[in-house]
Amino acid sequence: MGVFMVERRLQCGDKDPMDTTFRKTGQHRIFQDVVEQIQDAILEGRLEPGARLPSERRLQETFSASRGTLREALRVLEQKGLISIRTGAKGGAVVNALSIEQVSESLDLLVRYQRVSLRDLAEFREGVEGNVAVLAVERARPEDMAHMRGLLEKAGDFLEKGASGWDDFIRVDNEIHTYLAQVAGNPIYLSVLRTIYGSIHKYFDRFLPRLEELLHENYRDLCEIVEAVENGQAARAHLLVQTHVYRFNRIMEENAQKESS
Amino acid sequence: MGVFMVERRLQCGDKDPMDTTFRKTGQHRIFQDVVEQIQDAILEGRLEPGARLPSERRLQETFSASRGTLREALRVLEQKGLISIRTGAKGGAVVNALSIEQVSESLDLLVRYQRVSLRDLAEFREGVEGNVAVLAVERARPEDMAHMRGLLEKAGDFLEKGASGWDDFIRVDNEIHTYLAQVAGNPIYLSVLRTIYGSIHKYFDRFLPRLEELLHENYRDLCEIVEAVENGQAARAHLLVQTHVYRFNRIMEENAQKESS
DNA sequence: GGGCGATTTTTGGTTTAACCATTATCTAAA
DNA sequence: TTTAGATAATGGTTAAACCAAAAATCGCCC
Repeated sequence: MGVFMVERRLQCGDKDPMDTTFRKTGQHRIFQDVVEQIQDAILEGRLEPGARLPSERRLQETFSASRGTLREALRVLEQKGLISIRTGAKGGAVVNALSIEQVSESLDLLVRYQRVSLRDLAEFREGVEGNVAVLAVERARPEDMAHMRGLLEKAGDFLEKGASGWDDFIRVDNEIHTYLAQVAGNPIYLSVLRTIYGSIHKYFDRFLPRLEELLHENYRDLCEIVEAVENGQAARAHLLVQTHVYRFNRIMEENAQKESS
Repeated sequence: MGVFMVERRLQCGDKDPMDTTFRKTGQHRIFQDVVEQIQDAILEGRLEPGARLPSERRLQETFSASRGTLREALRVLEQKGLISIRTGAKGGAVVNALSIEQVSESLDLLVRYQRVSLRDLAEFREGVEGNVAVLAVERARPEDMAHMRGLLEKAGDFLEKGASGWDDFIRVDNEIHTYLAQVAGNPIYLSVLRTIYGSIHKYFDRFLPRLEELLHENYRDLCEIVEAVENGQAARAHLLVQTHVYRFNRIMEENAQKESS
């Protein structure tokens, strides 16, 4: 494979005066060099998703590094979500198709570490979803509306099943929000929103009371939102989404307080 | 240290039927077990920020794992941002005060991986900065306003120096935007905005003509924005910021088109 | 006694070589 | 044709050694 052009970009002991990023320890670590080379190859598209990296013993030769050092590099790439590793013959490291997991994991770590509060996360979500709604109004095509009406109908069905349909309803609710972001047509919003959901979802289970009344309220909101999007009412959609998300957040916050007291 | 109660939670070959999360490879890896134990200790506060972990050779005994395996675990924890590692005597792994930076890094990776367009990035920035402005209006204290006026003054000084102050002016402009996010008081917005700047900055140099007129326009915008924040005009600040960012984006886009044609 | 340079000690970084565990593939028997 | 067992490829783990960096210590000289 001609993907890695240079075996070792820095020799042991070399200085790198061009390095503008502050490297905490200041020390040169070979496995970091390997990480950078492989990461660059992936990010620049020289290694596409699905591509299989050579075996550890092969890479060992390519980079003139020991297997242990190489494995440390692979661990980092795995943790970054860039590759997956399987054992066995024909196993090895495979380049991942973009995964949102890592971002949600670090967001999740932050919340658990109490560096950001559930309230921060909720507020951020409120803002992002509001923006998404405005863009969605601008860009919704008839077929998008048809699909959304379909989702709404599905939600309505689950609603009628009462408490037993709770999880299903929440799932469809989620789909509707995510679909709005898709309609908005900006992949960053879509990614960010998925990340938020990845982090916030477990709080739903913990802090949302499984009241039927809540689902009905929610359903009415969704209907109004879809309607506003269909009618091209950007400001109204914006307000409705924000209010909708805000109400959710309030309920969660109240229950979170109850639990902690 | 009595922090780690069990040396090895799962023996080689054991199944873990309680594990509800889907583990892609299904395989049990010792270093993952070590990661989990140390991570739990950190997240549950048994290991506080600043605490120093035992040396690798000591941990080796604690977990009955080889040094190589242990180092893979430390790599993962380091990548997660939970610990920092320093060489030398009294070096070793230290528990980090977790910061929002980790999220930025993975977000950045995501943006680069998806190869989002400048237009997507710009549009996202427009939305985010608009939201930030609204929050900043709500939460600005007198001392925040004083600081912003100081920055504005600095920008004015660089403006008078004409083309030679271009880079400095852009830097201060950047500071003002970032400070707004700080005033907004939500660390997620701050982190996201910093990430955006990290990604978008290279386009500034490439696509922004170094015209003095541009700086003057920019400066007038900033003055109006600060004024709106000071007067508590949320809607106005929102609009001003969006227009300001939008204008920037238009100029860059035009120059990007010119260059590609 | 107080500085200050050389030495020692501690700790992470790297290498090597070997063995185990898992999985795909091939092969030969039923 | 199917299937059970052998084989090979590949990641996971261990062990023992050495190097490099940084703090602590020692000892010399003033």
